[in-house]
Amino acid sequence: MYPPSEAARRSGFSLDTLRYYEKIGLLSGVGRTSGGRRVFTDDDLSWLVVFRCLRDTGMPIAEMCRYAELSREGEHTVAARQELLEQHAARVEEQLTLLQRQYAHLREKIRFYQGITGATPVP
Amino acid sequence: MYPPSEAARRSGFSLDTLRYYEKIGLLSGVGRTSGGRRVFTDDDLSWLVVFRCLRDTGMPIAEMCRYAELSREGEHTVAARQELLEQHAARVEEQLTLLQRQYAHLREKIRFYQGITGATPVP
DNA sequence: TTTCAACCTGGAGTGCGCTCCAGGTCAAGC
DNA sequence: GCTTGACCTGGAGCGCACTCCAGGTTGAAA
Repeated sequence: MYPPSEAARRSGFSLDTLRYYEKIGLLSGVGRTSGGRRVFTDDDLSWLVVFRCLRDTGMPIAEMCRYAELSREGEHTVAARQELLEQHAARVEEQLTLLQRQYAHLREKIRFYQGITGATPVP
Repeated sequence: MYPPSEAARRSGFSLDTLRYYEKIGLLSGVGRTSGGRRVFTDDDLSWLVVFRCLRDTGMPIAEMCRYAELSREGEHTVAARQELLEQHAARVEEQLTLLQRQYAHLREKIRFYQGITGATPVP
């Protein structure tokens, strides 16, 4: 049972983002106090961990919504969820490969500058 | 000497993006035919390769502009350029680490689903 | 000579993912 | 009881990086 500030701190999402995620239906069933304030459970927090993983790997929000919705529909969507994650993972793999390649280019370019700047103080 | 379509094909940027890059001053000094059409040189193309590397690694356009501007200023900005690239490379490294970690999480989650779905057809 | 696809310009529009705001409510500590 | 900071809502606004459009021009092939 955590207040919004604590959920934000633990998940790394801002308060506004948490409210936004609830508004668009990504996060649903968040409890409230009698006064109308949000109360986050450990369950909510583990959803946030999942969202963080998906977001960090570049999944669009619309697809996260679809994943969350499938989960809410129950056990019979397990295969669909797995499929969705596998397709995403494949995209992430490509992204990772590209990033590594371009990182190598970048490092190469930096080495080139070092050859100019660094003076290579005579062998 | 390449027409816009060819520059787009080779660089992977759209025609609109090439025009946009020129408009904001990222790409400068692109030649023209007497009729006003763009003519891209090998030099322009190698700039585009650099921009693709920087963009693919998440550098904001404003910073690419700064880099391009430094280059145009001449040899005395070499150290600044190197610095800029090094700082960027450091960020990319972090990004790469995060992406790898989250990718591992994702794969773990998929394995979890496989444990449910896949039935593990008895050892 | 005509055609027509590729190109030009300035400027408006788009999609994403938040982020900010005004104006109000709640509740813990003094 | 009062203060004060955390929280609430609906809705507007923002920053980025393009992308699209209208209306016009160019130039190579048939």
